[in-house]
Parts: sequence; C-alpha cells; structure tokens
Amino acid sequence: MPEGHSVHRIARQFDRNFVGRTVSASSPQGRFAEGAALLSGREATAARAVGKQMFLAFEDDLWLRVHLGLYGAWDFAGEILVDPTIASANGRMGQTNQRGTDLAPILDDAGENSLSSIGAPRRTRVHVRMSEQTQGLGEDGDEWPPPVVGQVRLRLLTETTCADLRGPTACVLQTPDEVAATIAKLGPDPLVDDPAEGEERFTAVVRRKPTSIALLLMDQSVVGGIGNVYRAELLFRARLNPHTPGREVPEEIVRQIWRDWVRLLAIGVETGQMMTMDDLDPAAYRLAMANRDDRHWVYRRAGLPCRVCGTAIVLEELAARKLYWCPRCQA
DNA sequence: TCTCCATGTTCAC
DNA sequence: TGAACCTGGAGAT
Repeated sequence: MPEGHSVHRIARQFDRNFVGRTVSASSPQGRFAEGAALLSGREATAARAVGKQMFLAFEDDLWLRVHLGLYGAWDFAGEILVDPTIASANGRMGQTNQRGTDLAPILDDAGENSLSSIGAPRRTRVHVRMSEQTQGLGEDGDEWPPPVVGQVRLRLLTETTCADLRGPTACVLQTPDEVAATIAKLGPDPLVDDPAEGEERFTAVVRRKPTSIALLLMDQSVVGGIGNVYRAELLFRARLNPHTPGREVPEEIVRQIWRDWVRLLAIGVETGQMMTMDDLDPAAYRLAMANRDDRHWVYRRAGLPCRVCGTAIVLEELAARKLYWCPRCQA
C-alpha cells in the first residue's frame, strides 16, 4: 500500500494535471457508476492529501475521497505534467513536450511509486503522449484514450491525461461537511498541519496511551500517513523496542520520532521511494537506492543480520501485520 | 491453473 | 481479535 508519501505525490499529480480542467468520469468496472456519472462534466477544483486519504474537489462542492487500502493504485497515462516538487529517484526527468514542459519520467524502478503508477507495486503500463499534435494516438501508436485493462473502478479523463483507479478500499463522494469529519478523525500530517503543532499533538497522544508504540504509529488517528514500512524503520532509527507502551516512551524520543517522520516523509514525497537509510554515506546511499530490496534497516529483513549489530532481525505478527525489528539494537 | 502474498481499513463478535 | 474486502504479480504445480 502506498504510505503517506505516495498519497501526497498522487494529490500533487492531480493538482497539476486535473485541477482547473473539466473531467470526464466513468467506472469501467461498474462499481462506481453512479458516482462517476455525478462527477462527469465537472471541473476539478482542488486536490488534497491527508494521511493516506486523498480528496479531489469538483464544482458545486462535490468531493471525491479515495483510500487505496492494501491493493489500490492509480495509473496515469497521456500527457503528464510533473509537479516540480517531486522527482524520480534516478533523476530521469528529461522528457519535455513542445512547450518545454516536463513530462512524466519512465519508471524509476520496479514500479514502486513512479509517477506513472502510484500505489501498490505492480507492473506498470506507461503511456506518455508527447504533444497535442499526436492527439488520438500516442507516439508509439497507443490508442487514446488508452484501452481499459483490468478492474478499473474509476477512470478520470481530461483532454490530455487519463487516471485509472484500481482496487481502492474507499472511493466515495462526500459533502464538504463529510470531508471535514473524515479529516477530523485523522492524526497530524506533517505536510498538512504545522509541524510544530503536529509534534505537540502527536507527543501528547502517545504519552498518555498504554498501547504499544508499534501499534500507535500505525493508528491513523494518532499520526497520519505511517504504514508498516515506515513504522519498522522509524522504530529502528529511534532504537526503540516496538512493544514499549506509548506512555513509557521518553518524551524526547517521541518528539524525535515525529521529527524523523517529518524528514522521511519529505524524502518520500520528493523521491517516490521509502528511503529510510538517508544517513548512509553517499556511495552506500546510491547502492541502496539502486536496489529496492536493500533499501531498509529492518523491513523485510527477517533472519538477516542487523546492519548495525549483526543480530538476526526478528519478524513477528502484531495485530495481523508483520513487524520487523532488531532485538539487540531495539532492546 | 492454483495458491499465496502485500506498504490497509472496517466491522462483527 | 479475526474475518472480510480487494487486486494482480509471483511462484508452485
């Protein structure tokens, strides 16, 4: 599942490519047919991400709320204008159209959070139309709009850009009041809330809970956007035992975790990758970036030696999710 | 072709 | 606390 960084990238993609444009909406799969009919023909007016939720506003105060859940993904096709605040990890941002505008790079790696497909990692279809002169056909002869492949819950189409939504946990229309109620239930998000205020909210909640810090970090009402990968990595970086009750975690460590999340989220949004070993030396960093299976301190490293102490990384189940940690560094 | 798996949430018990 | 939901890739058969 895309953690918070991906959802912010998606929102920025929508902001750049859909906001201000009239959208044609459909539900090829049929499960969002009524909603798509209501959206179709309206202009998109805003795109926002809060935690793992994305909100897309349309004319007449109609909001689309999407949560990708475990399997969801957006595939973008067509002419994709890249938000200048996000980049591909390998820097392949070179394609430009005849107006000199950046187009989407081809995949940054195995599809993880590339600009063309954002969500659950999967093989990606990339269609990049180079200019309006080629409207109707992509440069390589692709159809326009692209043929529907698989279970597409919602297709949003402008004259130049196509976004296909697959497998979301939530895809619903909301009123402004409902959007506000949804957001009110979420914990602070460093890219939405003032980071200093967020730190205070996060610290106050964690410090009064008997629940383990590992569960609290995954609780979206405590902090927005953290998922299983960032949880494991944040706890390792803090050298904190995942089972420590929140109220027993020293305040300075709680604040350190928040500030680390602020930092990692910013890196994730910028690069599209959950790089958590940013404090490596440059050579080791480049190596880690090149190999997505070797990019974390503990996540998916069960049984492998800890990168710091050599102790075997432990894998256990906590609330039906896999938890990776080093029993020595995080004793 | 079948089974398992995954970066998640919600609901019933 | 555990099951259901959801989708497609990967590996086993």
